[in-house]
Amino acid sequence: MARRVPLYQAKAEFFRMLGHPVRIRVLELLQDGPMPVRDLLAAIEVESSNLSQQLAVLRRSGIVTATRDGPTVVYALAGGDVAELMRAARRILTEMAAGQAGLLAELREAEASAS
Amino acid sequence: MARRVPLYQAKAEFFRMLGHPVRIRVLELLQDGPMPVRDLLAAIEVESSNLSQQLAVLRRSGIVTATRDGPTVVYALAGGDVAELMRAARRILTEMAAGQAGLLAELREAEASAS
DNA sequence: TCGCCAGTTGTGAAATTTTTCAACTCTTGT
DNA sequence: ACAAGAGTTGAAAAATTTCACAACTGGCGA
Repeated sequence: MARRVPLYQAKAEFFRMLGHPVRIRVLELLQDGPMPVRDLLAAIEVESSNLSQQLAVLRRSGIVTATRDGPTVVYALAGGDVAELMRAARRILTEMAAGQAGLLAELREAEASAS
Repeated sequence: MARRVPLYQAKAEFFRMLGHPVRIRVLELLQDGPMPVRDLLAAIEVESSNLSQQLAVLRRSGIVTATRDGPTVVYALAGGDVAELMRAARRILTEMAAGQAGLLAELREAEASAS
């Protein structure tokens, strides 16, 4: 039977699932509607197999679905609005950036290492 | 001047920062108002130094602030409305859990205490 | 000043995640 | 049936994160 996972842990896993640039971009692209892997690949610069790996993470978490249409695979958001989540995140992000030099420093630093 | 970090990367870092059970619990506790480390430690079962490390992650990201009051350190949400983000996450989580009976039950149960 | 209490920080090992490359599955056109 | 195109998967290396322990800082009362 299913083991009982504390809610705070489910939340943490959910956020961790979101915590990757490629996965974020996929989710944002899918907000405009379902999209074949080929188009995702064109929009996001990443190796095809790497994209597949990230798509697998999203699939496993259940936030997206994949359906095969002939030779191409089409991804779509599984359910509700990820959009609202993204908006909330952006609000907090801009708030933090506006109010605090700390984040700005952090962001600059992160940029330097990620080039 | 600093070149800007792509938004999707800032978002990914933000979500990654949220992706840890202890950090989630801290943020949820702080939604009821500022709280000294001592109380966080009492509420969350974790080694003191481990909690400190997670608090440091939150601090660095800028989502919480720490102020010293005599011998105790008090943490508070830096700004905004983390609550809304958590609500959005919970909505999606609930929706996704629709296919997984065990998790669904747990989410419904927790609904009452709104954590 | 000394000792203690509340937290934090450094360090290194353990665990997890990300990336890459090759091999593999499916489907379709010839 | 075969080859090619579209994606996925397995596996190992590389990078990151987490955790526990010890050492450390700052404030306060004796």
